Amino acid sequence: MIATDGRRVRGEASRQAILDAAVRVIAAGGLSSVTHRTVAAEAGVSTASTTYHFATLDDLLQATLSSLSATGVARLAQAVELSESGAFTLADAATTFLIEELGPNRDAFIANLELQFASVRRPAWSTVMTNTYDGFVELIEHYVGDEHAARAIFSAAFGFAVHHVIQDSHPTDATCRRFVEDLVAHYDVAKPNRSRSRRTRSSKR
Amino acid sequence: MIATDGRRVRGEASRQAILDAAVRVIAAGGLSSVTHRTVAAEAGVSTASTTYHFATLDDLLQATLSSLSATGVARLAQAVELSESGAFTLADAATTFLIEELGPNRDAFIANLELQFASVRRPAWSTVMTNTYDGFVELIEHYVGDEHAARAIFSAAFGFAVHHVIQDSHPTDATCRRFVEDLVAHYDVAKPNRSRSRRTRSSKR
DNA sequence: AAACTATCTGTACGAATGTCCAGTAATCTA
DNA sequence: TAGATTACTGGACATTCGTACAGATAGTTT
Repeated sequence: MIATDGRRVRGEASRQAILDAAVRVIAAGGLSSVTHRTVAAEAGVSTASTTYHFATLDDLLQATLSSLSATGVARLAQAVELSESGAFTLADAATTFLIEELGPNRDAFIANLELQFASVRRPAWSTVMTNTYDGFVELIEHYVGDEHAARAIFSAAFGFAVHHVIQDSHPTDATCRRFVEDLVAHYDVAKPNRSRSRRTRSSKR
Repeated sequence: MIATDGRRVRGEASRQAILDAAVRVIAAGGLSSVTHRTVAAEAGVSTASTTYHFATLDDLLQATLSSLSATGVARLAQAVELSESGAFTLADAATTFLIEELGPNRDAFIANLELQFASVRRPAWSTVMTNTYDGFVELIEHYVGDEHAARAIFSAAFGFAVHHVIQDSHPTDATCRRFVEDLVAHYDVAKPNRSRSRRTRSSKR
């Protein structure tokens, strides 16, 4: 059994510890402060350990991006589940998400953004990006029923978060809620079909 | 006269050449590829020349951010002038701006975004950020007449642009226009007062 | 127990980096 | 013309970086 090999499970644990440490390093000092040595020190492992688990520094960063995206999708799935149980509007989901990203989860959000920007120049990373993005859009589409509107809502909310990060602004919960409600109210009214039909996702931009 | 000193004007010219080269370097390889040597090579000057004009690398980056912000504000002022002559709606201005930023000006826009992100960890740069941001919001406010709506519109349009950059997506002009028109139509309807009253800018978030 | 394998580490090396400094050349001032 | 000022340059130095590699350690298999 591979899964119960004591060496492998410990190896996987330290691998994850390195990734978590990378997030902390990015959040603290930016992408440029990520080196094998800084991450190893933060994770409490030897320098060579990082090169063992991740052959090159780019591999380490890509794995960090994947890890962050995975947790993001997990939180997304949780939100979906809550919505399925009813009594949970799009505004609720988006508001709580924004409050989290700009509050307790802000450090990880910033690290995520820096990695996403780095992916602009690394085509190999693009698959991770589009997957998580499609996940978010599909959730919103589940509420709104229109792909175009879903994309617009996501862009706007994303811009709200990015903008407040860049401006080092910490909006209140009420500010977040007001922004989301204004935004959603518009597209909610404009939605052509509220029922969840089998969507034919267009591949055009 | 200081202004007509031949040495100084040439010095200022090469200083600007270095800043322009820095933008090109960032656009080509990202912030991490900015070194005294790469910028000097791109600008066609000696390595020591960059350290002469900018004592430290951080100074060079900050000056680059200021330079990019200045040109952005200049284009903003131009748009305002066009609007004053009438027959130029907010949707027109925002659409052309987005098309430019995501098209011919995309490289500089990406460089600008990377620098803006870098400012998150550099408090000394924040003044540049808030100044340009306030400029944009004031322009939108000129059309919409409501500060809150202006902020929301800016956030949404900004998110649209950032998102397409991260996704390496090149939206068509029609896509940009449709997004802007949907966005503006909402807040345009909701505007409480179209006339340009003397605004009392609130300092709250 | 013995052979094997996966994880981990100390150490090292060439390359690249930020920054300094002693000069040189061009221009201005008096 | 003589001196002062400004822009610019080649070269150097200490530091940090990515990465490789031989060996040590510990868990698994036979």
